[in-house]
Amino acid sequence: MVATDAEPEQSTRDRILDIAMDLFIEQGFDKTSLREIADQLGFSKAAIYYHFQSKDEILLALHMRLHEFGRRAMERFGEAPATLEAWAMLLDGVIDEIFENRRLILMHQRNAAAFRLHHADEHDEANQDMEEQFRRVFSDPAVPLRDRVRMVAAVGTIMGGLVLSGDLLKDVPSEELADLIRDAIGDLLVSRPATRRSPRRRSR
Amino acid sequence: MVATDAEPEQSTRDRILDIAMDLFIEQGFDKTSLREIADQLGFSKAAIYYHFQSKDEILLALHMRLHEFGRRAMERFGEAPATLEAWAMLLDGVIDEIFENRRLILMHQRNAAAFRLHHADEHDEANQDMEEQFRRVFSDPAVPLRDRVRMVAAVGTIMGGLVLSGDLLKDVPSEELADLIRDAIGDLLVSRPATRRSPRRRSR
DNA sequence: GTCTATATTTCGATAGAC
DNA sequence: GTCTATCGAAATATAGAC
Repeated sequence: MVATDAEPEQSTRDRILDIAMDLFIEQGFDKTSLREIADQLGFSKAAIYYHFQSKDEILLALHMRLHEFGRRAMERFGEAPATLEAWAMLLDGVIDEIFENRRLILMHQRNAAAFRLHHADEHDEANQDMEEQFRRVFSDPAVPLRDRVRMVAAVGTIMGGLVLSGDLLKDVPSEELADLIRDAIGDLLVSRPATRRSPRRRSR
Repeated sequence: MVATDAEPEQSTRDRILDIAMDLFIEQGFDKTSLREIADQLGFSKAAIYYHFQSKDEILLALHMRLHEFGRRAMERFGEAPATLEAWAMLLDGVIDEIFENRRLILMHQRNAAAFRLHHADEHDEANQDMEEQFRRVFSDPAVPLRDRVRMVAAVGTIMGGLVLSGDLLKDVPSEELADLIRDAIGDLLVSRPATRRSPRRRSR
């Protein structure tokens, strides 16, 4: 986010993707027409078709960006771990990169429906990306249910923080926010000391 | 969720809304045509227009369902509280109802972009619903940033749990899941005892 | 690589019969 | 309340010139 705007040469293809990402975040994929994208680029709608075969291919390219990000972030860990300690370590390691790619992830989350339809076509080798690995651990019966809930809670905490930083806390520096989130995740994943709080009430 | 299927008489209007909700969850609002909705109902597209003036009105009616749910859930608390303790109590009180309205909330979250466009037209009295109250607390500078992050984390924990229960853990009873989530939220919002963990590493 | 048409399709919405 | 038939708008995509 320290974007020096002296990017040496940004390809037209990348400019299209950047603008599309912004519009997809704000309006959603379906409500964003190619005309809008073209207008912001300063040229006509038909020109986009020189760089992409279809509107869907733009979405796919953005998905590849996330996939690539996930691949980089996960390559240090062979598999998504099944213990709370290792999970804490994993998230702690990737949270900075997650914040750096905030808008990409936000876009992906806000257009989950649109992406879902495309996943049907390409679940061939997509099972080595981050999301799929997470899914596998979350649904693994060998992992205690309590632990899985904690892992999901930690991910939900990060996602909540991302949304917060995007919509309401645009002025708060990412590092400060990331540290607070790290702290919260610690409370979720690191077992409490012997001291027990009052036993939880059973609902109903 | 103990739905005895002896619903006395479900109005056609409600049947439309139920089917629309399902389709909006799976495909998204924009990718769901009125024809699809009509097909599942067993009659033609034009018939829908007897019950709703437009497709948008269907979305609006679903939004009203959520709004009504939020109103019921929040009426015990005047305002969304700004302290962690009160926040914990609030969430603890509404989490069961949240799980009972799981699909409605999921639908709302997955089509946030579509709903956003309609909020522009009707933010007249919409500031007394749950979402708006939450937003206000999250962006209130008077509340310590750490606390706001914790509150968001707690909400993110619930949302994560909802997605989990919908996609991966359809067999796990809601009550069990809700209790585990309650527990996790407790760890997020209730201050730890004097024991301190190792000081957090400062990233970068 | 980008342009100006234009083709094609999909879908929301309406008209009017039953 | 539901039907068939059709309109009109919008948006994706293509053709072909420059």
